[in-house]
Amino acid sequence: MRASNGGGKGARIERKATMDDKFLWRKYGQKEIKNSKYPRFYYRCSYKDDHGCPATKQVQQSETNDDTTSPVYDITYFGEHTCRPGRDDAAAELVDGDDESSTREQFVISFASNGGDASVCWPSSGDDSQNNSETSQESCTATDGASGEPILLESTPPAPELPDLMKPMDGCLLDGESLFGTDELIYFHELSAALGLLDRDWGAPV
DNA sequence: CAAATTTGACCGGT
DNA sequence: ACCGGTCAAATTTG
Repeated sequence: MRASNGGGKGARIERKATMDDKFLWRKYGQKEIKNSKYPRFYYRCSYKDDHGCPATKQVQQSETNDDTTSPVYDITYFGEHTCRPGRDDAAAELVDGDDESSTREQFVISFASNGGDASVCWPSSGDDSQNNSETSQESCTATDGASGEPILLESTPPAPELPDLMKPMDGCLLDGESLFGTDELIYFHELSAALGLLDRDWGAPV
């Protein structure tokens, strides 16, 4: 439970074609996950050593669309950024228009096993992948009890029956079943045209 | 030279 | 006992 995530609640899961964000991260570990084809990377905010930014993130390549096509990474964000990302200072990283400015859709799913109320809503696009969680966090508050059951995420351990799922977003597999305990905020960023605009140097960095 | 990265080992939890 | 996560040290790159 207490993995020094910076809070323990607030796990944002994003599926993008690039693991690079507007923030600076320092890799502090890499481990192979059982049941996963690719290892998982552990990143921590570089400011943790300067300002105590509890923001952490895990990156793992999705085996759904592996090297065959454009590699997609599963990025799980933990904690919030207390440092000053700014829009001009740390923005020096994104000198190249990696992604964004596309038909990306943002889904926000709130879990609450306490009362059993799950709300799903997605704000309009136009925003970058900045830290705007707290803002939209209160934006969607549904207590009408759409479904008393938490959303089931696609499982893919023993899934030999998958001819071809070219769907942009079909299912995000989460090994950690008990990853979400109480209230959880899941931000789902989808990059539909990510495959089309992917022509950077991400083909073979090393 | 400094910083960031790498790999391994250790620890805690389930 | 196993798996997952983190820390530590060593190394590499800029």
